[in-house]
Amino acid sequence: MEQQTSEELKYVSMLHRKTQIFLNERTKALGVSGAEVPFIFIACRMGQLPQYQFCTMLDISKGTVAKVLAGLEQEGYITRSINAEDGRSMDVFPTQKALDLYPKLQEIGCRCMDKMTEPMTEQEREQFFLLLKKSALSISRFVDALQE
Amino acid sequence: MEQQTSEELKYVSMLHRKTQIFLNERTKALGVSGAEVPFIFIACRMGQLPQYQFCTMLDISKGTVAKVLAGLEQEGYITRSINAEDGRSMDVFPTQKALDLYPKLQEIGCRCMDKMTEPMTEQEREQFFLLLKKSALSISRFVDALQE
DNA sequence: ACAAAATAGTTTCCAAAGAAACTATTTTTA
DNA sequence: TAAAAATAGTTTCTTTGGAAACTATTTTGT
Repeated sequence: MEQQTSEELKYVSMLHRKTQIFLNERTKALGVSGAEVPFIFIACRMGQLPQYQFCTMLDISKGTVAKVLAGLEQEGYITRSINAEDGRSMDVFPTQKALDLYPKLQEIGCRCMDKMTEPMTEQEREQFFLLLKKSALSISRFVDALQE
Repeated sequence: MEQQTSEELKYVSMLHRKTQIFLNERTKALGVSGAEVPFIFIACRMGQLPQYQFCTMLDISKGTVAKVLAGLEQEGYITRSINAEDGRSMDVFPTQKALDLYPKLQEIGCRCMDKMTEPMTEQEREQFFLLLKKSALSISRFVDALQE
């Protein structure tokens, strides 16, 4: 019975899908999608940053970043302007609408993590966050290295 | 600086996306997509099972299950037949083509998990799998309970 | 026994995200 | 300094997966 099953991959997918459903359900009423939330977080926390920074901070492709930010600009959560020193680069700024929403979205994010870690002890929770980050960075570095 | 950031959600998404890229790159050469892999695993392990069991075992919607299994049938990895006792239910069987592929896909799955857990000690690895499962089941139960 | 409810699958529509090809700027280098 | 390479963004196409509406079969409750 000790075959290698890699059953854990199922839980990686499950955790992600259910988390997205949780976030979507709660943020929909506020007018944003779950996918937009991390972008609003970064815009609000940074105040001003070039668009390509979203790619590195979230480890998301520039195509996806372009699409999400175009949507957020359309909906009035951010503004963008061409950088003065580099004509290729777009600077991104949060609007007041985004800044007003920010604490509510943070609250939703925390509630999501609470539900994820509900059956854990405080120590397990700390350990889980550590290992989650470790695993994500490890597989990410490996995959990114292949594509060069 | 001790604000609640729910930054861990970023790593949940990252782990999932990079894992999918890893699997897709390796299974593409074998003729299947990363999304099909868990379905082939279950079909091969079970030998015969009703279609709705894929929904419960993978915690994936019946619409998605119907589409993936239709694709796998098309590509010759499974066969399906209406259950003798219940005319609504479809029984799913793996083909020899799937059974031949199975060990290779298992190997790829294991390599993926190896990369994920590469910087971990053996003890951390065990702990990670435990907590990953715990978190996925916890958020899943909560989300599913809401939708009733 | 038959109408209502539940169950199994399918299909359509939509959101999230990567890949690749493209444009437009900068930076390097020969 | 002009051509080549690198960088920043956009657009198009594709894959993955859920939601909801739909069909077709049981199962239940009266």
